Amino acid sequence: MPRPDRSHERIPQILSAAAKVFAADGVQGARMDDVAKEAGLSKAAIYLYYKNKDALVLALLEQFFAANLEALKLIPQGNSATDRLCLWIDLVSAAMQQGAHFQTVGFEFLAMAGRDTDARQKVLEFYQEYQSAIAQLLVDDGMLPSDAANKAQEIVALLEGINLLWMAQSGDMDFARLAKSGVTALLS
Amino acid sequence: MPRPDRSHERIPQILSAAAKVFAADGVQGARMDDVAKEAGLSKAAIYLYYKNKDALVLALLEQFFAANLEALKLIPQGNSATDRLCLWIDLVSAAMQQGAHFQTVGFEFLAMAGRDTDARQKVLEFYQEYQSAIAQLLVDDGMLPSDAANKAQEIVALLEGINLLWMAQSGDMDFARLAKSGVTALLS
Amino acid sequence: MPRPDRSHERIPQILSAAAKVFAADGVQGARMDDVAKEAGLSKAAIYLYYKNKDALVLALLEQFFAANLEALKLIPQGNSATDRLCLWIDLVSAAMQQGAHFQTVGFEFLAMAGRDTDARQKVLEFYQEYQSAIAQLLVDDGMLPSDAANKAQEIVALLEGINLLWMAQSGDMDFARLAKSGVTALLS
Amino acid sequence: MPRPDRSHERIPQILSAAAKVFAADGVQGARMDDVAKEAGLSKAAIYLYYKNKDALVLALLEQFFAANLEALKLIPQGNSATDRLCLWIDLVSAAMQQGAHFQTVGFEFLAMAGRDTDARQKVLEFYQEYQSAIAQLLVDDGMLPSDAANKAQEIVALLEGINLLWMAQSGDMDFARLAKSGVTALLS
DNA sequence: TATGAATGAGTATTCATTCAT
DNA sequence: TATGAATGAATACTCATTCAT
Repeated sequence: MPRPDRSHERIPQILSAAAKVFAADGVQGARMDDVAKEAGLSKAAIYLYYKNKDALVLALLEQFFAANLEALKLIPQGNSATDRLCLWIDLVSAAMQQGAHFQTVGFEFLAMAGRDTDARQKVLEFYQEYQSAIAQLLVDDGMLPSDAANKAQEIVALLEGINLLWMAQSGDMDFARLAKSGVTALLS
Repeated sequence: MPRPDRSHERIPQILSAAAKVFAADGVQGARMDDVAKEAGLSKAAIYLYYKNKDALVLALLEQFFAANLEALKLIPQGNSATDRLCLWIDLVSAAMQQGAHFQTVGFEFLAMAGRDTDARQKVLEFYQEYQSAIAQLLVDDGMLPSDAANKAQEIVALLEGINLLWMAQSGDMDFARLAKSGVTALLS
Repeated sequence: MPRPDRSHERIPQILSAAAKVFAADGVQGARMDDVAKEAGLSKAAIYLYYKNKDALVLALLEQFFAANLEALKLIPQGNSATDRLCLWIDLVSAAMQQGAHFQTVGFEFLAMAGRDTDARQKVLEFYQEYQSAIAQLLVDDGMLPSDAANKAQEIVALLEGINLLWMAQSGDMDFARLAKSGVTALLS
Repeated sequence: MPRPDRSHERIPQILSAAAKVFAADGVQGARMDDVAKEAGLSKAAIYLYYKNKDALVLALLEQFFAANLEALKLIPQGNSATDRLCLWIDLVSAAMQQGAHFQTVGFEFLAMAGRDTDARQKVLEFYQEYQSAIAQLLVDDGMLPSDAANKAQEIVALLEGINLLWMAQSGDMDFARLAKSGVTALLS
């Protein structure tokens, strides 16, 4: 009498709970107990799906960056690189209004990257893909590949920095406006 | 067991040890024991100077941002705003090569800001002063105050974002070159 | 490591261990570690049932006085008040021979009452019920209620004082004889 | 250049501070730091006069019972034993109104007696002298020595028990009236 | 698959005691 | 005689992890 496989339900349930708890208490400060409670499961149930806390953290970290890379695929078509980026910024900005705590947990992972080689590796890979995507977009618009690489790095830095300021201001800031203005300036 | 040190030397001794340990293990992961060991003191001695771990963390956080604000005062004189910023970037970049772990602990504080209101307040104040200083520099160069405020925010975001990428790449990146190129573009 | 016990058996198991350890080392001197060891549990298990040491102390204190109040219900029927009290003293005296350390922990609670308002409140309530029960017994025998209240207070004081002397002499004293002789004198 | 011997000033200063702190926090809960602060001395200074905390506790315990034995010498002359005891009770009662916390620390010592053989020995000696003094008073009044011993024990128990109730009621009780009434009844 | 109960290995914090001055 | 500074040895409390059911 096989029971239905609930994994595909449980995993997002757990990861979502973990994101919330990690954002609130920090990765190291979060208790498995609280993740379980948030997920509406027993603590032991978490261990059915993740070998230990580290594995859970890693899974969330991967999901976090995977989701961010997914967002890159949403860069829309358009006339100029500037246009396309500005349209994309609007999408990202809208997404940020929701799931603000998903942003917060991102800073947890950056802090982790500062002390954990594996985490740093993941973060690095993410930024490399991020920059490649932006660079490709610039090349599409006629920029020389070597110039595009540099410019892409500036753009990524700018957007990440604005994200940082946005968080510091508890989201009380017009992310999209500043980002579009900055990107436009960088590309002018 | 002689006591060669005077009490007023203990504070920097402890803060410096804390910075190192917090950078290595994270604020929450750091053990008071390790801070003490790094400082060459007994654990109880730490408690003579800081009521508890939170107080120590807060003290370091304040010192961290105070030091960064100090750095703003080093913005040199020069012809144009761009010139002055580029000269300053060189100073900051040189400082970053040293005390790299002092940068790492900064990300700890950003993560803290994500979950702790007091920490976020401190971070916010820091960025406000940071932006004001940059804006002043732009106004000195003839920019309209309202434009300067926006542009300063872009510049701060860019520099913080580059710092972030620099950390992700373990410092293996030409911070100064990218920062100067980006700032120049933003101001062109 | 099998778990033969059910949860509802843990509470008496822990309280009994606590009584022993508190009697031996004092409430403040007792280590949770030792309570756990005495109870045959891990320290963490104690915390599953009591939030902290204070809660455990309070629970034992309440159980202690509750048990003593139970004993009052055993006051037997008889001809005169003196008779009934003497019969009861024999019961109490017999009980004291057992569980001598349960007496010792009582003095811990009295000392606590000297410094802790909550504990003092509990002790006070206990003595009030104690006196009421004795007074009722005197009224049953025809004494005026106002006289009974005073006389009851004297009787309670006498019995508590004898208990004190009994403890000072390590139990090497005829509690019942002295108590009966004293009570008889007070009521003559 | 010999400095004046301050011992005879310091000792009562320290013991008095210790009594206060022990009464407030319990013997085991009291911190040497607090005793020092209360005495207006440095912690290390306490150690000039007492080898360690145990020695300080013992010294206070001895002083406590010595003072109580001193009080026995104040039993005044009078016609009957009852008269003399009643007069003495008034003295004791008056003294209790002052230095109430000195009573509280007494319960600390009783609790100590429950767990420490040395303390119990001291307490026992005290009660024996106490009973002897009362017995002598009864013999003076014509009672047979063997009867006097028993009756003295009852009286001591009664007075100690009333003291206990008095403490439980935070001193809000007419000690003298109850004590005199009880003693009179015991001797009638 | 799911969990209540249990615990080993920590971790922050405290405090009696010491000692150079 | 007196103390500020320091510490070793505790001790209450926590939490990731396990496991019998």
